Amino acid sequence: MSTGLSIGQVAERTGLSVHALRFYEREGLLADPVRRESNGRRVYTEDDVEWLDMCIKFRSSGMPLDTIRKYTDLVRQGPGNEQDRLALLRSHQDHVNAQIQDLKECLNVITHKVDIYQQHLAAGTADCLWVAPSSTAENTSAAS
Amino acid sequence: MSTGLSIGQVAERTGLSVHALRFYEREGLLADPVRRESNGRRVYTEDDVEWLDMCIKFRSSGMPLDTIRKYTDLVRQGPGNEQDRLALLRSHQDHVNAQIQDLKECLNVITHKVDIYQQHLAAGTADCLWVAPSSTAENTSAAS
DNA sequence: CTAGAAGCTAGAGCGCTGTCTAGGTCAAGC
DNA sequence: GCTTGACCTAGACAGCGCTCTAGCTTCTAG
Repeated sequence: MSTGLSIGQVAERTGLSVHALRFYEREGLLADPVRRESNGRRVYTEDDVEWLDMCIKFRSSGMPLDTIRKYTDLVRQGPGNEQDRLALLRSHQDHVNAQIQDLKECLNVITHKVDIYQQHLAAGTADCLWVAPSSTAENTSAAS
Repeated sequence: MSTGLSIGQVAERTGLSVHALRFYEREGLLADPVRRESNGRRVYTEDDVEWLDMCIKFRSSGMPLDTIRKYTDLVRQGPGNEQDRLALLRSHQDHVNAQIQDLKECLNVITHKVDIYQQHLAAGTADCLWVAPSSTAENTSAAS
């Protein structure tokens, strides 16, 4: 907790590259600018790592860096804007839910295609998947 | 079915821009190159639209254009490579499943934060969300 | 006949998110 | 002293997926 971490160590823990870490800092995603040793090297705390982990979750769920920066700014400003933070979080929550729905729909389509290929391959009738060379679409649906 | 569609009509139906449609064609994502009128204008079939809809599903579930092109190539080659197509589809299926899992995990984190903000806002104790100005991380977890 | 809408090609440009390079500092170990 | 490796900054470059522009043709309506 008290040791202080080098950029390399943080890279290892978070999975971000040292490049990305410096980039994120430049982009203002780190609630406060990282402390430095006398020689200018960055010293991260465990809190920084936690914050970065959260940023990674945000990113990997599709939040643009810009929005993460906005959130960071709110937090940096301190107490008083909790409504704004909540609004931002909820809007992202909606966004993620929508993404999941979307993906599930895509998954259905894909799974349907997979099933059809499997059936036809098992039955040895794979070539029936094609109507004619001139037809561009595979006829995945029975009643096309 | 027999009418033939202009690029504008296809854009409207698929939601892709005319730019994107031409781009997709250049990139080889259209099982066969679109037919042309005598004046050089593209004429799309309903099959093309179906195929594009599938591409859109692929894309929106994170399949890179490169992979869509590979799949398209396989289909274009005709019967005989169904195993390859199936492998590609299954690999993407896995990928989508993983994405969904990932998003759900992110959603948990976000939902947790939302809940905490809501609780504290309701209780009027929002300022307790901060330990000290020097601490960068919000203490979202009770036992930090 | 003319204007406007829609289409065409080739290719430049863009937004986003990093990644990498050049050129340099600093500390430890041989 | 010298090498090695981790770190520093500023800024160029890259990959992806479009999007837009320039400059032109062609069709349709008035």
